[in-house]
Amino acid sequence: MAFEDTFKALSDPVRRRILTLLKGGMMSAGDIASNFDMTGATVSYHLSVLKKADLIYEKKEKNFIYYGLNMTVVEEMMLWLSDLKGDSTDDKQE
Amino acid sequence: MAFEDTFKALSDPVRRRILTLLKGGMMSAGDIASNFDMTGATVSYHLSVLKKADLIYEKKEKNFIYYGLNMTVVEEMMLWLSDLKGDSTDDKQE
DNA sequence: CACCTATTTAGAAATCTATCTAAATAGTAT
DNA sequence: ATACTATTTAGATAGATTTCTAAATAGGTG
Repeated sequence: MAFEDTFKALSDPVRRRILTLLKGGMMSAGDIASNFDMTGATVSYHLSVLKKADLIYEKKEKNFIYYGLNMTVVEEMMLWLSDLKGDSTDDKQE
Repeated sequence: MAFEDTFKALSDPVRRRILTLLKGGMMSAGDIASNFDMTGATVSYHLSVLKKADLIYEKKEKNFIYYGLNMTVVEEMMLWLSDLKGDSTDDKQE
């Protein structure tokens, strides 16, 4: 939802790994969870954090929920870093 | 020190604001602290987190400690995000 | 309908984080 | 040496985060 949330979301290694997994295309919650050594409930929690940060979106189909990467927010993140570096391509933020 | 630490360091708004302040050039711990409504000890804690993440470096002079931005790590961060977007300019990480 | 599968929600415990106050360090200057 | 200034370290605490187990939802299927 906010800039703040995006940075928070990216601060956890599990969540970054989820994003990396999604680079390969949409995946169901279960498929994502099978990549980790933790309960589905925990992975579901991480997915909710990523969703709140708008880093992923979901699409329900049958009784599966598929998740996909949302690039828009990643670009905003890069703009912030770019601005920090001094590339005054775009304006300040936060 | 590690990639992990950098993301963690960036996840706090106070620390991001410190980095933004340092965009304008090096500043002493005291000058940085005067920009916040919190004790010097707390700001010192945040500086230590940024330092551990290699996002800033320090330089002692007289009995002041000056802090400056370290761009190298910011670039690594951008590479990670860039890679997530699919720009396979450089290799994977973590 | 009764059941099975996929996923989330709720509640609790353990760990981590941000903040404060008080004390320690260290360099300057008198 | 004593005192002053700048900053950090230590110890404590309130609040946030991650993880688990158990239960709730919700959509298919026999």
